[in-house]
Amino acid sequence: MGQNVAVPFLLLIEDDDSIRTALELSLSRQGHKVATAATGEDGLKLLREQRPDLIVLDVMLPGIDGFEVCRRIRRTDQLPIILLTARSDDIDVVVGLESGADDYVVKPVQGRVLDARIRAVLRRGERESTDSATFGSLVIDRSAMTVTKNGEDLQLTPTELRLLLELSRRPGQALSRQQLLRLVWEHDYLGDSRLVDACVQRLRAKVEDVPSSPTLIRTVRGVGYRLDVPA
Amino acid sequence: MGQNVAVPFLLLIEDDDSIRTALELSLSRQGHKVATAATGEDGLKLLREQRPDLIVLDVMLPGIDGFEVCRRIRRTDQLPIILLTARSDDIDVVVGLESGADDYVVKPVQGRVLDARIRAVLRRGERESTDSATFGSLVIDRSAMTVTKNGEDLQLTPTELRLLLELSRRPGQALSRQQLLRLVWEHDYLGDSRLVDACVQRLRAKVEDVPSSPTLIRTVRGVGYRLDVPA
DNA sequence: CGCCGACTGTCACAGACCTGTCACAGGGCT
DNA sequence: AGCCCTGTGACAGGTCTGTGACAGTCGGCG
Repeated sequence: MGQNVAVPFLLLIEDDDSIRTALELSLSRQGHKVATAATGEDGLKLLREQRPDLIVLDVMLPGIDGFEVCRRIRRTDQLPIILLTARSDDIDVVVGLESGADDYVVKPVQGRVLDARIRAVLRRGERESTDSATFGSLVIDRSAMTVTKNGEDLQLTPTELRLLLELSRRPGQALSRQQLLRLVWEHDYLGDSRLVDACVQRLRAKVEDVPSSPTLIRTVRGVGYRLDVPA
Repeated sequence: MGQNVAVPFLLLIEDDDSIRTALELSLSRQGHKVATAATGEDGLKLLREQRPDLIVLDVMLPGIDGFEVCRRIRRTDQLPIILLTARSDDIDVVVGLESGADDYVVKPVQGRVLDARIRAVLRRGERESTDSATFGSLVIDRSAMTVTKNGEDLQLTPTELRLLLELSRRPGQALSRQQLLRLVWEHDYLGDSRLVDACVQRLRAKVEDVPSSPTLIRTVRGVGYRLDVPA
């Protein structure tokens, strides 16, 4: 998947000609290499041929829509995806992140803002690829799939580990129960259940110094949970 | 932040030849790339073709005036706009900001001053793109779903947070109780209730330095409330 | 093949916290 | 002054989360 070079190589999938051209121009000027596609099908083909570093993906596409494209990419690929979504519907935001996107940007968007988001996502990717992340006394080794606290190995169950990994992919970002269900369990839940809470609970018991007053996995009332980076 | 971002690309729309040439020269020397247009029509055309990062726009233009250009741009685009206005007329200022401009500068202006304003606006844009907004000592992080005052975490309840988020999405704009009810509570009330007031009051208690004389969440008599950006 | 242990999802429940409502007081506007 | 609007405190009902128990499932191992 793309090289680790200075110039990011992007794939832009957007059906509206004027927006696509405009963004392509703007992003090129910001120093990116850009390939474009007007449909989801073309986009997926280009993806396989060109191996971009990142995909910018419109949600409203003729044929297979952005969410579906997103899911298909995620079945085989790990590369970062930024969704473009129309203003009004905040619901899309949630669905977007649930479908596996790394970030979303609301249209209309100025090239500079999009550029900033792209760089943020790529930076995050680089941090992750260093294979280990540290949160206070907690160290997550992604390649060894181990978690240590104060140097001691923690015995996490598979689900607990997946949950912690997903949280740690987005440090400091609040994730709703819905999002976590999609990311960790791949369910399409509608009703709520205590499932996420229970698992968070078990994870806290192993991860936190004082499970009853957690400092790493914080509760975000009315939303869900968030993994904090201690100052 | 990412200082390796490309050179800002500006579009200057100004009918007076001498001023236009002077500013173009000065801005180029400050390290910007500049395109120029002498009329609103030309400016809009250039905008579509070249996708600048920011527009500097004279208010007094032959044909369609600056305000109108501003509004037209805003219908399709989010990019930052700085207005150039001849008089220090406060009315112009208000109209200008209402028409969607991000800043205004009074002529005659020195290139150095304009440059500073341009950089400030661009910085603001990048900061917003990181999903955090600042109002005085208050910082709202939309992705972490946290609010801090003077660096300290505030414990907002879900409803208070939603209310603050909606207000902060429209800084400086008065929102009626009806609007807030729809945005935050999602019901369609007809009769009035003290519901919004009560929540605003609780929010003020946590957010304001002196809750009894609020400086951030201002009351708009007979209408509703407004979140102000301190000067 | 069957036993066993570990892991996982579900449930019920208690308690903390939040929320909408009301009544009333005080202040601004005409 | 009088009216209308907003600020404020109390309160009861409701919502959300934490927690422990329990049963089903799965895989390993004898």
